Amino acid sequence: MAQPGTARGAGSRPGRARPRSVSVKDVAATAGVSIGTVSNVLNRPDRVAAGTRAKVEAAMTELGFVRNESARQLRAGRSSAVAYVMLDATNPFFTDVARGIELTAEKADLSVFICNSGNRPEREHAYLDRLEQQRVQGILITPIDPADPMLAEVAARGIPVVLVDRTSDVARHCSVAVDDVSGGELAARHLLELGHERIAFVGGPASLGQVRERLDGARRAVASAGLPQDRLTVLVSAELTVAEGRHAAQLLAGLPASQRPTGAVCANDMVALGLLQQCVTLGLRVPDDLAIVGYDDIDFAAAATVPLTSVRQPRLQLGETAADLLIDEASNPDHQHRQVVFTPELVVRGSTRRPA
Amino acid sequence: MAQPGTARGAGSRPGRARPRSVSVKDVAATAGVSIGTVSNVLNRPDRVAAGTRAKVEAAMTELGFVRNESARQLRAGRSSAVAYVMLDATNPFFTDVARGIELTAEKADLSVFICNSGNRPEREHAYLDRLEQQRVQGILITPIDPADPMLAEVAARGIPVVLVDRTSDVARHCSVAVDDVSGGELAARHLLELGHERIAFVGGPASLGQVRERLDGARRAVASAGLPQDRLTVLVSAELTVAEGRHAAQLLAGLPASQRPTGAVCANDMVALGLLQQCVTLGLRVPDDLAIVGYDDIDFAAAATVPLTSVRQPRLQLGETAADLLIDEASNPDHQHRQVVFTPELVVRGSTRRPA
DNA sequence: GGCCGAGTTTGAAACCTTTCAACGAAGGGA
DNA sequence: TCCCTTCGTTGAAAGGTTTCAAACTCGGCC
Repeated sequence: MAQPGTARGAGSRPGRARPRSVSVKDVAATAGVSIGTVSNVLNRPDRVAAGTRAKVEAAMTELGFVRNESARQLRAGRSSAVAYVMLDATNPFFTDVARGIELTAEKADLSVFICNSGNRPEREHAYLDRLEQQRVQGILITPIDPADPMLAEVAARGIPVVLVDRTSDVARHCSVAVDDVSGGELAARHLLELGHERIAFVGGPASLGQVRERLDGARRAVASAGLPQDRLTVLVSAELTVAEGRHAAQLLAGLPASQRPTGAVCANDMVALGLLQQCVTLGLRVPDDLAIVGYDDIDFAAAATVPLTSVRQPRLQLGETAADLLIDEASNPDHQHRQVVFTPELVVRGSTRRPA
Repeated sequence: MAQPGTARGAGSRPGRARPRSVSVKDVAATAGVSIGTVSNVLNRPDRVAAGTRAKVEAAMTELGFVRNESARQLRAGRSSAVAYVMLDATNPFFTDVARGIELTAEKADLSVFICNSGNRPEREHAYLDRLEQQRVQGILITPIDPADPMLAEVAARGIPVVLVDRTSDVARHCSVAVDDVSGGELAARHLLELGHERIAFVGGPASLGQVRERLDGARRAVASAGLPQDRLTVLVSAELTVAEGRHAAQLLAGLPASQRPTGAVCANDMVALGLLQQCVTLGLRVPDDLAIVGYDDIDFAAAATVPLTSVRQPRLQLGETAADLLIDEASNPDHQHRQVVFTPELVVRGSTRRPA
């Protein structure tokens, strides 16, 4: 079998030096055609005579030719990839968003680089740097801070940046998000419509925009049901974890039954699951003593001891739409930035029911 | 502010044509030095006189210069990135492995591309193709089929391939895995040592090597406890899901108490959680009526209604070691392939106890 | 004053692919 | 027979970076 670059001879080190990889030049030499023809076989096979094409293809297989993407990109001026910088790879929500992005990108014949900032700003910055150096077609990102000036700088240098699950007040990027106010409203209204008249909201910290908005939604639902706001008990948690949900259950169980809320809206499913589990442990029946609504509809929500009613966000669609916006921005000269907001949907399961 | 490539003038289309990005050439022109000097500022700043360096750096900032990674790679012959092709991005196990890989790669100043095959062979192949075209330094992969000839081909073309959480019978790649036999043994032995004498193994399908080995381990534990193998009831499930775990609970609950196992070893935590939840629903107490051991120690294991005893695999370390092996293979001419096998560890929680 | 060497800077080549104008050959029509 | 077309193929240039031998500058020394 022919070796690439035989002119080089045995190379410098006698050991296991990595052999230069096979290039179009090697293929052309083996097939007895010019470099241009090899390139045509790769990019416009219809312009090459059948016999020639066969010869070239045979040479490629024989030599084990693999296109050099760097050289292609250099010539093309940009890569055929986009990137998604995600906030937290261990959160199923974001992996589903990523899947949506991949689906759309695949259709447009783009690769997707998934990068995980893991909530660390320095890693986010390092990835943005690298991606810009790679000349990616565009960057999808769920940023740690949507107002980070670096995002604006990258965009200013001509690389499309789309915010995912976040909004930007300035219309400098496209963005795709889900309406958290209406999600919170949806959850609370469901309980109110079932006849619950005392409701708890469990979640925090208040510094999270998403938590604040979901709570606002719940308040709005209480108001439009014509009930006074003191019917909504707010239990602020330190974070959105199972442990904090359990803690909330302790607090609720400690209340006299006459004052205890009969329904709870949780800021996410982890909290809801903790609440649910601890209620079971403490002997509070779900949904009879306490109806529970979660948020996110993670897979575990449906699989809990009592299947959890939850607010579902269109995760896949979030990713798909974000990728669509990015592709438009990258390829359409008349692109206009858009802020897309999805409406969440309620999935009713066994954890909610008319109060006993 | 100076524009790159002013010679080009207003370009072809009047609209918002993407401007050519700034190159070393532009920087050199602005700073009034040669291209070589700019390159030296980037790569060997100590060889450049302080004044010159300052001029060049000023020009870079002024023009917004960003290195072109394609051109660097083309010159260097390979990229400064490695890739991890993971089997299932929605499984927390793999995202933790990925984190371990990132940790190690970061230290070696390598980027990591995370690719998700999602258990689909055609996507795995597409990613392998792309990665090879990118000339990555090496590929870490949890393959759908460790015997896939494509892995051998890639390796034969000189790209290091390391198998993660899988082993290869042929010593063609390095591999990193966890000893599933000893994990299964660990779980079963724990129950036996607590005094359980009838044990169930729940998991499947049998086509999964991991399931088979965990079962083998359980069998071994039963044997070394001096008990006959019929004390081990094997419930083969169709897949490793919560739903299948629930199903197993139905089967167990249907047995007369005298024959019913008092302890269960599950092939993973999802199955264990389903088993646990359905037991609670059916009124079987855990751990009093049935002690349960899971496998993987996912975060939800500790957060279940009854915290789950589980077999923990060193996920982070798995990734770190795999990356170390890859880096060695890519840079050390005397590299020898190695098959590293980790030993899992048992985490005891509330779901196991001495039988009533 | 001329020479040497250290410290800087330069210019050109190389990496591999794609593109495109131009060339050659073959076939058809006048 | 000659010209025109069409189809295939070629050769060279371009894209941005890195590397390296060569050139240059300056100070010091003989």
